[in-house]
Amino acid sequence: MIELELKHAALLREAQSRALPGIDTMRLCFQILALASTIDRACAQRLAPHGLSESKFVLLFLLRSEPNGLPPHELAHRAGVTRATITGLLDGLERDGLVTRNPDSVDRRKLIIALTEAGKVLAGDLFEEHTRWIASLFQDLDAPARQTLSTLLQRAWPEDAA
Amino acid sequence: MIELELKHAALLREAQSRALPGIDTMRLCFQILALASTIDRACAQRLAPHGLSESKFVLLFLLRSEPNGLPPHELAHRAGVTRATITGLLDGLERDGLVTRNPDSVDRRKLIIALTEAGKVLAGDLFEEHTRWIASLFQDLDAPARQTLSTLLQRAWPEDAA
DNA sequence: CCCTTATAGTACGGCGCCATACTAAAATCC
DNA sequence: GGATTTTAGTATGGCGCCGTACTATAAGGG
Repeated sequence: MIELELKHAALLREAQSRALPGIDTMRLCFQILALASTIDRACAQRLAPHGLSESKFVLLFLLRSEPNGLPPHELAHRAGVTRATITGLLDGLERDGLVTRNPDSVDRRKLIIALTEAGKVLAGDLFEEHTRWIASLFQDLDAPARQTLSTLLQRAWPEDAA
Repeated sequence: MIELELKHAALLREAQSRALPGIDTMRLCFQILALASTIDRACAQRLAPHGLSESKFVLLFLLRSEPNGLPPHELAHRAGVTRATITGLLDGLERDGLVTRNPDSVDRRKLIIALTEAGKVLAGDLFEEHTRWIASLFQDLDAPARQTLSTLLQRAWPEDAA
């Protein structure tokens, strides 16, 4: 059971006291935000004991299935962050001995990022564990309920809202 | 229509190729995360022209209905961040002339944060606009669909997942 | 072949967030 | 009433993220 965050509850109260329209869509929005940030927090908490953030875990995962490694800009694209952010994440992963930066033999602008042995082990262990955990979320919902929820989420976002 | 983030799509593909159980709950989880971060990004984008982050907006809003102001620790509690974070946000808001830090007349440890005139104007304008925007999200869903979605979200979170 | 443009990685500065640790002041407890 | 504990605000340092700007290299156009 997800509680709305205090700030959102306050916003909702104020809107309600002014009898503004769309109170229930606001509540819905805040419910989704609260659920997502609960998931994010739980995820971060699970990864912290391994010295990883969610982003670092994603990098390990992305590299896990690439024996030849990947250049930073490709990691940035696949992870959904900028190249500048990747630099910092790699600094940490390299410091912790999980990845190596190697020069590319043909394009001297590029680096090839690859997992170290320690990185491979950690990535392998965590993938299993993490996947099981994610799959365990929403286990209270049966298949039809999940299907309904998924469909509603698909329909939820208006095209022009961004 | 919300697309899964690349990183989540990759995770999903990998889980699928291994025929791991719970693929659809994973997809559901990633759908919610994608939707929430889309909302967060859109929100940030709407507030940026006013020189505000989402957190700063919340502070202005919280102070808007408190003519006597609030101390920082109370803002921290209501906004859902630590006192240390509030210090930084107030630094920015004070620099931009939106709030003032005043000493508390009875408890000399405390400060009283209050909106300036400019802060009141901005908070008033933005509250209307922002509320309308949030209420406009999910307008593609009719009332019964919103009700169903809300109920499913309520049921979604297992108690022991954190 | 040079000149321009695009790409790759990074440095730098800024924001938001936290944990930790510090100082001042209040509250509590003998 | 003096010592201890709690509370308030902040400083510091770290992480993750971004935009911007820089250097080196590659690719393309005349």
